[in-house]
Amino acid sequence: MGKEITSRSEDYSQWYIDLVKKADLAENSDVRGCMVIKPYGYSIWEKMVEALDKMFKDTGHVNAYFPLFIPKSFLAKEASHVEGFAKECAIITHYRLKNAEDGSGIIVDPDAKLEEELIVRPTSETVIWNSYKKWIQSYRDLPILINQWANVVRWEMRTRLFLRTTEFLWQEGHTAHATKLEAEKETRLILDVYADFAENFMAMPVIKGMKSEGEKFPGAVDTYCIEAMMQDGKALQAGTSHFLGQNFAKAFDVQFAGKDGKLDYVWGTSWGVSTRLMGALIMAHSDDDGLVLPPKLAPIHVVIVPIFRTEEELAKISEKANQIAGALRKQGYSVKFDNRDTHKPGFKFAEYELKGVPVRIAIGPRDLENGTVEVARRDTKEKMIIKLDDVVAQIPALLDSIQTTIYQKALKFKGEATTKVDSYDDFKKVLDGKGGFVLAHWDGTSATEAAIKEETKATIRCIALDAEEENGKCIYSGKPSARRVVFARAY
RNA sequence: CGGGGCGUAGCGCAGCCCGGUUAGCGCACCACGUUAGGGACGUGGGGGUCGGAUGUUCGAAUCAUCUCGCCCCGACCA
Repeated sequence: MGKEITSRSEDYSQWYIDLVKKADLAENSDVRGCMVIKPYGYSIWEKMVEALDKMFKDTGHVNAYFPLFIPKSFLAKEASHVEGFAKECAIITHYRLKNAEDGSGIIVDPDAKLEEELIVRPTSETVIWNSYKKWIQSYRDLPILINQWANVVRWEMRTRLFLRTTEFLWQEGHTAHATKLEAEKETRLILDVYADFAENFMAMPVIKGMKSEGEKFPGAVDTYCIEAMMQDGKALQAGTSHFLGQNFAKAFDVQFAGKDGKLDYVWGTSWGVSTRLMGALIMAHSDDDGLVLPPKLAPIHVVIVPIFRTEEELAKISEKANQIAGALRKQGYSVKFDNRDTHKPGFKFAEYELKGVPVRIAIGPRDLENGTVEVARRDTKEKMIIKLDDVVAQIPALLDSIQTTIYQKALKFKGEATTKVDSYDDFKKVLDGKGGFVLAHWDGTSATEAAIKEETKATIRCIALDAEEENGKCIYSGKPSARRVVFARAY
């Protein structure tokens, strides 16, 4: 067969790419750095979108849509923003093609040059704040709490399926507020939403924290993030929430009249998560048999595999299978009855394990005789014989248990992959050994951060919000530090 | 843009150094039969301008020159 995936220990990157392809999630496009998300992969993304969208709406946000194209002049208005994105923009310079006069094919019509180039959005702060300027006059117009689901383009040098692609899907929230405090609360509220989603839907524990000066979003005052730990000991930034201060309001001249009649600049936030979460989900839980999906994000909760030789047997099994499927669907579960006669049961078992379906029910002649079914859970590979009449009643608790077990396993792993160190030697030793999060003292300077990055490839993932006050010495410079920060090598 | 590598069937590859019938293998695909509680087996079959161009030669997947494309490492990566 060609379905075996590389063992995880050999080369994690290769294993990850193999798995993405074998589980039918996505593939490289012929377009440079771009990705085709296949139906199964997209169905998982849809589950994420559905859950996140509800969480945003439950916290007072609404969806809208802004243009794909950003005039070059917009992007230039916020100095650090343009500096941060300038090197990775796709730029539209012309709007027409024509036949080459020498008959060599289609060429760009030089007469169709745009007066002002358009940038394919790498993020939408500028185009959105340009609208907000028109929408906001008074404190009565605030707050504005908008989210958009969109695609963006960042022309990165190197790409990797889901983790970093030239074009990717995401949501970006952009809010405007009358007070600094309110904007700061919004930033933190969204951070909590992201952490909640990561932990309760993705079953992936995260560290909530703040980015250092060197790692923050271009144009932000503060960048908060959630950082997750992958099974190879590398960290992955899974979501960011930015407090923009009045930077974009000033850049786009967005002022409002307060209750006292005085003009002030609006306070802003922006925040986003992307299809990179798919990569996180895969690398957080999968094993050598394939994906392990938490039930809350699984497109198929339960697959029923019949074991039969003859049409008659299949007919009898189908009757039972359809009863089970019908009853479960009535409760809102997604059930697939795979009655294909073109593949053998063993093939199907392996296929659904590869795809991470949480629960498999097998029904064969033996079960018909005994009035039982075989139930197998994907996370632990445990198999149980359950009475046919009880199975429907037991599935909800089983799915809950799988969700919890996957989370607990990841939490345990994150704990084991987190190490406190007090010397630079130990720091390097841990990074080169098991990797993971390394908690160490840092003097707070960008120079030290850059030097450590240069020497070890480890970056400050964040300053954890729950970091305890603890006097210590910077592992690099020996200067005093008030708390440990989270270092790791990262994707 | 530096360093390395690769373009041969849908996918993964061998063949190339040392030129020689009809270009091969695994997987996948199609047909038939036997199978079916953990990725079946047998037999038969279909599928290729060997990335492209030019050259050398009686003869090029193989040698030379040019060219196009892709991958990996580095630089880059809110």
